[in-house]
Amino acid sequence: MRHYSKQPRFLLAVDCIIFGYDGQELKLLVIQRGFEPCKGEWSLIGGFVQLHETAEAAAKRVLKNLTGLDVMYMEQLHAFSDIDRDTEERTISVAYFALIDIQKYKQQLSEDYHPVWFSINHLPDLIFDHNQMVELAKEKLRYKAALHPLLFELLPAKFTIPQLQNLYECVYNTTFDKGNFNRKILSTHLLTKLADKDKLGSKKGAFYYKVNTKAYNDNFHSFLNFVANPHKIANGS
Amino acid sequence: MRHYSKQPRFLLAVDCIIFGYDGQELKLLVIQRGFEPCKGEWSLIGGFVQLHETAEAAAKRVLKNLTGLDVMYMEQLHAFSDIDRDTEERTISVAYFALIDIQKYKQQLSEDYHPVWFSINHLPDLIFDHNQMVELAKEKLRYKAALHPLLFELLPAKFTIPQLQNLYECVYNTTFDKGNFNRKILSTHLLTKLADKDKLGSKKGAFYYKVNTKAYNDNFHSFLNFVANPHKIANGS
DNA sequence: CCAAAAGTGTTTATTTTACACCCATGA
DNA sequence: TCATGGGTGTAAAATAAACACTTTTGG
Repeated sequence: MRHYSKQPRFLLAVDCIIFGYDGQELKLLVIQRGFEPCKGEWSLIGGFVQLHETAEAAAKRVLKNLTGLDVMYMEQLHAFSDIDRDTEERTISVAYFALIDIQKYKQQLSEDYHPVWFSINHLPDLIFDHNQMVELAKEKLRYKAALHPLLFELLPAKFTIPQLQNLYECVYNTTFDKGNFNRKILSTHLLTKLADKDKLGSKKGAFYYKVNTKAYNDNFHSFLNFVANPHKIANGS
Repeated sequence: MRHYSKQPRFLLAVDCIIFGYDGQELKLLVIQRGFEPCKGEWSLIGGFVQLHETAEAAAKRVLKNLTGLDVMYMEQLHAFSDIDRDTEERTISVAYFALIDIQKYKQQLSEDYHPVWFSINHLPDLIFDHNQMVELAKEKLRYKAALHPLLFELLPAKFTIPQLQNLYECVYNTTFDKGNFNRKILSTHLLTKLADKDKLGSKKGAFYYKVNTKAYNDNFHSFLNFVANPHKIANGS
């Protein structure tokens, strides 16, 4: 068994796969990389882990710098350690995926990074293994959102059921019956109906709802099965 | 934006959460640590990542050294990066969880490590954050096995449905109706019935089955929903 | 009034659950 | 022959899916 002192040391980075939803499409936030190698190319938001912080703290720091926002949904995706994944020096990257309310974010635009939202269906080529990270994140988003009430995180505090349905339809690239969707969502008792309506989407108007935070926290980890067979749908098989 | 050269470097380790099943109980493989710090204390199998290998390759190398086996189910669990998780020096650990056929393994015992199988319900205290890793791995095992035909990996090549049921009952700490369990498993068409019976478990004897490898590989990623509500069962809530 | 989207009702199909019952056999 | 676990049958309950229909309102 080898000693600590004889072991190699590695650069440790974090990269963030940041999803947003503009009411029409699922989007991904990317930047033009500001330093060599690959300066100017499209890249996920990332940064190096410092001595005094965990990888998670580093990811939060990076996100905070970018968006000015603290609260958001974030979870670890995967650690990537391919030998040549970074062309400059061997670097291990822990990828995190985050869901943010695109509206809230808009006012807090960071001047340092010049981030851009791309439609998930028309992404530019990204540096290193970032394409692979995004693919894995998309898969995980579909997987988890089929089982847990995750996608609320992408919407503003007030939203309508048809808006939520449209979001689910974007994520799974399919359509749902509105009647059944309605009942399924409301049967979770995770939403509280508000008094006012959104009149932009239709003449009749659709009632706003907000997340019932207590029920949401209590029930997040129970399986909800929003979507019949997300993998089949996602893979088109 | 900081330069590569000014970034800190970290030790990178892997740790393996190895599950087995002896026909009675779910088990975890641990060793007595062979070097300082915490020499002699109970620990997961682990090792340092080398310059020429990915984290996954390091985990496979460690498992191969220990068990002599190549083929087994392994997947990345989580990267652990708490600042004080290793008492000697800051170390990031990528944890992997593995499922192995305890029978196959028995013949290949490594002399170097003196590994011991502990019942998952009577684990000793482990070093560092290894207890936390095991908890997360148990959670993930329950989560995945509820949706994917994962637990076959813990059984020998030939097994009976009642044996499989007992394994599921161990993992979820509950009981299932044998009739319904039978139908549910067979409805997946993932198993091929063999001609011979196991007569040890009962007088009548139960037919052996083997995994239909093609169907297994084709269907692993489709959702199967073996267990009604695994989280509720697992949490007892 | 009417088109268009929100939302409700209702019927049918499918899946899950509970449990009764038959089967094979070693002691 | 009978106790024991393996395996099948079946009816009831719960869930999901399909789709008709009613509501509201801006143009």
